Amino acid sequence: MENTYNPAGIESKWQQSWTEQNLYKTDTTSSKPKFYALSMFPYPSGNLHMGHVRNYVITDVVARHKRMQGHRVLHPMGWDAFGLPAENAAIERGIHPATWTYQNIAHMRSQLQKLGLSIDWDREIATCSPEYYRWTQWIFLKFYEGGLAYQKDGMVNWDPIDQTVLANEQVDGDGRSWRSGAIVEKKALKQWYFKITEYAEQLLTDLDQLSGWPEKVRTMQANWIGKSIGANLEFPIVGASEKITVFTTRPDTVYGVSYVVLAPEHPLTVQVTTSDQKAAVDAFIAEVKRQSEIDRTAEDQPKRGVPTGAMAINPFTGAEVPIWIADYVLYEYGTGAVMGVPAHDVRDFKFATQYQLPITQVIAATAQDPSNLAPLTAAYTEAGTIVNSSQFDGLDSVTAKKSIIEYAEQHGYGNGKIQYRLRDWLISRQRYWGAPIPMIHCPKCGTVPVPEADLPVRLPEDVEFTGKGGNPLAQLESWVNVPCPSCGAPAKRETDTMDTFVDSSWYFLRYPDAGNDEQIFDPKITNDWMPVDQYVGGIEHAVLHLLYARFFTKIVRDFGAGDGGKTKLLNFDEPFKYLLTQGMVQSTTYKNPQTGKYIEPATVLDRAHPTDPVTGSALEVTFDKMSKSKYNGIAPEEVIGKYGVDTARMFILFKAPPEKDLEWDDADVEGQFRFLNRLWRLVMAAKPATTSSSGELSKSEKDLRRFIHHAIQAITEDLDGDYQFNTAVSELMKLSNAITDADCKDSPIYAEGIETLLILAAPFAPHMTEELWQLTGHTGSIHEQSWRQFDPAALVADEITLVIQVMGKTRGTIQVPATKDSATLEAHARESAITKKFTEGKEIKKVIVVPGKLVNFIIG
RNA sequence: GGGGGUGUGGUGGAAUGGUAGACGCAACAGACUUAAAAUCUGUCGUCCGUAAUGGAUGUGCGAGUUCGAGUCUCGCCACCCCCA
Repeated sequence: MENTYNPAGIESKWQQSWTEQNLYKTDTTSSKPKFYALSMFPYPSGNLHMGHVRNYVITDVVARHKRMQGHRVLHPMGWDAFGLPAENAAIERGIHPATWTYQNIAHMRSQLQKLGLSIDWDREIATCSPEYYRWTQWIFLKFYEGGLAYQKDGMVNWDPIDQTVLANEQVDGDGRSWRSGAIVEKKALKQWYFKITEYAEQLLTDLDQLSGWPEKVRTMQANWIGKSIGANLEFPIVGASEKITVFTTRPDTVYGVSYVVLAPEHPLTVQVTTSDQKAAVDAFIAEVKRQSEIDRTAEDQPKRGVPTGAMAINPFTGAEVPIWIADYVLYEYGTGAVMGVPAHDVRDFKFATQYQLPITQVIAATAQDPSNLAPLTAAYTEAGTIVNSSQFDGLDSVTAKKSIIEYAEQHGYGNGKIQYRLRDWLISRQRYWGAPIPMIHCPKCGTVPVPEADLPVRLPEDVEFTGKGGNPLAQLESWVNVPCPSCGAPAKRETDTMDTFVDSSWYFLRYPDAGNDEQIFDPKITNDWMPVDQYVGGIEHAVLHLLYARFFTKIVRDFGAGDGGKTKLLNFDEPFKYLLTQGMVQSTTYKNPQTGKYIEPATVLDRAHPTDPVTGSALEVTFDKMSKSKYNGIAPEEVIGKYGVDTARMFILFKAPPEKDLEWDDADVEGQFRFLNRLWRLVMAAKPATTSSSGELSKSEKDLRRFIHHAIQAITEDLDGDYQFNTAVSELMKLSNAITDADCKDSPIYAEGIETLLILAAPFAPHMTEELWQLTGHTGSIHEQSWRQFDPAALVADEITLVIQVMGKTRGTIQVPATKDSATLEAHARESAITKKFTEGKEIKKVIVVPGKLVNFIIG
């Protein structure tokens, strides 16, 4: 008999036993309701970190709870295994990316297995295996067939460190690469794109279906898609046949246009520039090229521009206005040209003030004579009444917007237009370790898709990684040169590989039927399990992965299943029903504010007054995301080695609500370990009941039973609703405390308490509860037990605590027999000494009774 | 500038409009021990009184709604995130 809690022995024993029993193999035969629990799969960097642990433990608790509640649960794991670090390892250490990746996978898998996760490992996938990327390529071909994959020349984001292009979503707010952190450059290149813009409207409107997603993530996606409703208006150029098309969301301000601006890159720029402005325009274009997009459009930056010397005509007024070029207009957005309305746009106002361009107000806060308007000191961007606008004067600006678009359409000045901020997704990468794009370039036939039967296009293995001279695939003649599948003439393979975000955009569709080598998946099986009932991952994917995955789901839904489109592959619109974005794991970070250097915690002697061990100056203490460069990482192995994984799981779940950042604190981990030890002793000290359960329960038994059933109710609600694991763990503690203090240790109710406590704790601390389950004489795994139901009758107390308030102020409490009858409660309250003390000599004007809770006396 | 979020003890955090601070951590006091650890018991927002089962005050600030506001409404302030 074990007398002390020894996590190490228990944990490895049960992990092995569960594997042997196939306890977590997915139930594919029963008719139970399904539940698909999914964590965002990891990149196999080589080491598990605390962020992973938090992510997978959350999903595991959900999966375990659902299983006990009688669901068949799909809880798989896999590897987002293509990507640059593998290739960098090859360059730096001469190890092949595949070898490096599979070694990391093996190591991380063994680390994951120590977390006691209820994962079905039979469904493990790795995106870098040909069995998987064959289907990534298959999807690409379907995209191509459907006109959703195409090549185009354009100005693209170039990461100078990773030596590859990036999609817009992969460049952060500071203009840096999401991966390397390098400042992204602009380059003109021919690249492959997916036409995500075709689905912009669906991606936007279907956000409404996602009531199980955090509001924040939905807002971020809506902002990213960036729908704006406005118009394209055409401004003829004086002395030329071309017109400048501007996109505007404010057609109601068209009578206030005082200039038109072209993006410096706009093809018309060169054409319209007059000879005496040519030098200035050329110089300006060269300068703008050196600026990042962020610098160009940030509102606090000065707006700069030069006139082209040409004039355009405002079709509404017939007035001639100058054509400028300016840095704040981007060729990639809208039509690459805007109309300048300084009176009603903040940036235009600044620009016009700077270059002394006229400012004409055409919207006023209230209807008034335009001659009375005071000169504007800032742009007026609100809605209002139209002035100075010919026949539209007097309209409110919202109505005017519609009227002006109608007028433009009738007179051929332009048309209403919906514009999205979302750009097409650039998916080609000039790197080796990714899924090859299955296309062949033939001098005669052009770009030809690889026939489906020839998939996968395997990555060649005999490749040299020098880190110089671009994509190593392009240099491998034996691989590049192939006969054209269409005409047989010598042709060349596409050497770009796909963005790794392509691989991860559909993996969740593969798990339900992971071993299928005939089809991407059997639609019957995938449609049965999908959508994912609970998806858990980091907020950093709010736009990136989650937007791409939604896009893929819609496209795959719209593919036929190979029978000419009769059968749809998917029968749902959205892949992830509920989304939980877990917070970061942070830990204490020491920084010397003078030198800006991070200090290793091990070298900080006095944690209360930390000082730099070298300079002796006081250190700045913060909580930051764990990272190597900040020396603040906590290795999961260390914690597990010291306390066991059950303690780590409980701590992570208890310390903070799942969506908030979690501050790692060793003392709190200790506290959690102490709780598990208390729990162990409590269960081990329990003896079989010696009294019988027949007859009336004693007060102590009733109280304990109420506590037990309250805990069942509270924990079930915490796990079924908004995932409040922290309060669920605290309920476990309360129940444990209540049992410890209970005065009926030989009663069957006490035994019920111990058993319920173990069942309720099982999803959280699976190893310890399993061990105790066996030690207390049960057979079968605790994880196959049914989740407990609470008995509403047990929650009813004989006596309740009634709060006495006078004038809304709490004055005390009394114990009264439980009743819902207001008159009885009021009578009890009136009799109490508390009430008498505070109402003495005053008239009670009104009494408010909240049955079961309180009585409030209003006195005069 | 627009949108979203957050603000509660020394600290992490709890509170269907109904006793604010559950449950932990830290701290302090005590028991046990030769001693320490572990364990157990107690105290723990602030101020006043300290005989209390006492009083006042208290959830960023200011108003409002309500019998009653951490919670709802309005206006500020600070910080964070996203978009410009």
